[in-house]
Amino acid sequence: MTPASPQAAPTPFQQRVYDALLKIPRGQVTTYGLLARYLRCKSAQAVGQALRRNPFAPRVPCHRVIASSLQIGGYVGDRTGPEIIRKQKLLAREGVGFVNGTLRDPSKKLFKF
DNA sequence: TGGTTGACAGTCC
DNA sequence: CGGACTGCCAACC
Repeated sequence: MTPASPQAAPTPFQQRVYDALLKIPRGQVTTYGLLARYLRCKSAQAVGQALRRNPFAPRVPCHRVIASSLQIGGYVGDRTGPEIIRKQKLLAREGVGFVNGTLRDPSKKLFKF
């Protein structure tokens, strides 16, 4: 294990991502593309990159961010692991239903900026 | 349907 | 300090 990373450097870009994330109301989710678009970012991957480090985790509701395909995508680096299940449960608990790892009512659960 | 390319930010060497 | 690779993706063919 590399104990070199107790607190990543909170870059202004990441702060912006987290700020937008906190703007998401409970019971709704957003996608990387939408978030990137809102941030004027051409690459949604950059957004995911910020969440991947998530220096504010688990305080940052990164579980409210899903892929543009309305799929859960990944979580903590696990695309199909127990973490993903936990993510779906969390969202389901907030009112976001997931079927087979896919958003149930994207028209209602998908939050747009 | 699946595979490939593109683009941005961060971290590593 | 500079360069190169990677990464919870998106869009196109």
